[in-house]
Amino acid sequence: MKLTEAKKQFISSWGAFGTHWGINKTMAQIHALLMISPDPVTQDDIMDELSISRGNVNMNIRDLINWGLVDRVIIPGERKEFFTAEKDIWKVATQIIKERKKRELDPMLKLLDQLEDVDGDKKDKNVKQFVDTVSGIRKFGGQADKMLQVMVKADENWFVGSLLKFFK
Amino acid sequence: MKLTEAKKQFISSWGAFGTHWGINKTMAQIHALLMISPDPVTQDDIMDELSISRGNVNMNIRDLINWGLVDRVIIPGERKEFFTAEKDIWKVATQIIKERKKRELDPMLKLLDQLEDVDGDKKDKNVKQFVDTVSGIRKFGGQADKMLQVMVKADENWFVGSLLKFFK
DNA sequence: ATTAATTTTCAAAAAGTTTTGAAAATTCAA
DNA sequence: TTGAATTTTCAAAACTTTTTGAAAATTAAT
Repeated sequence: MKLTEAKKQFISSWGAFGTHWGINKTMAQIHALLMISPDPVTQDDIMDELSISRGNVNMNIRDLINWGLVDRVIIPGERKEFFTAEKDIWKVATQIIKERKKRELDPMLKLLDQLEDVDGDKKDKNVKQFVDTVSGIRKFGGQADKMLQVMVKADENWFVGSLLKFFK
Repeated sequence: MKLTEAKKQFISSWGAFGTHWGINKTMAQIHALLMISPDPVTQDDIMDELSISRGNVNMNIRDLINWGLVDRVIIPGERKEFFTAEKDIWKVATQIIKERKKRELDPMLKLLDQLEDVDGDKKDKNVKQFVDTVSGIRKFGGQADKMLQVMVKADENWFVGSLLKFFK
């Protein structure tokens, strides 16, 4: 397969993959394009490659920067701004995990904490099931939270690597 | 907080949480309702509790069954069908992981495999960056894949439990 | 077999999300 | 400063997804 075709396929499926996980398709596509671009690119480059509007590029680049996945790059002598993405996939993954944990997991765990001390008689089976379910999720979430913290802190892949050898 | 209010909050935030992960809000809400319901419920119960249409309940229940998260229950002497959800959160999580792996991760890894043997000179920096990025993602995905398989196979939580004690 | 209860389907409507593009704001070179 | 290049904003349009609800299909009791 030719590079042009392979790039197209990669960008398109990274976009589709993203949408399955609640990520805007264009945002994922821009991310894909930047990850396979050896050098920093401009907003116009992205507009051309993906055939999308300037506003769309601008907003999604902003989001990618907020997610910590893309950086603005100043190239001396160039008028335009350039953009580049982290290419080490381990770093990309830990960054995404860190952000999603902060944005979604942490607030959910906080809420579950509050919901757990609902009023009412624990002998009422409705109250009992509610408390059991909520506390089960909270405990599980707390464990996941700790595990993710460990993964995110580990600079290298040795942890998962050794784990997998052990269990292969 | 009263149970009625706590239930409302739980259902509503489980729905919102779901949408952030590409899950239909109503599907997540029905799942939430079933997880906190001590006894099996009917489609009409769900319509009333969530104020949604019969069609909506029916389609989303079907999806939940396909995801392996909800079961149809026949109650002797009852005309209507009843539904119930798995309440052990560890089982719920492994089931979700299993399905998402099958639906999303596996096909993506298959595609990356193909894309990796793109034509062209590896000394061309565009080809090189493409191959490096794709193979990096493929390797990482393969590792994640193996790790998830291990988690899903473990019937009990001893694995993660002991891991966390080790790292606490 | 008939019929009433229940479930399923799916086209159309509603709701939600994303994208566009032109105007406003900003930046930088002369 | 001035003005051309570039970036940002955001209301409206396009697109996508979800929901409704009534008709069709199915089920089970008589």
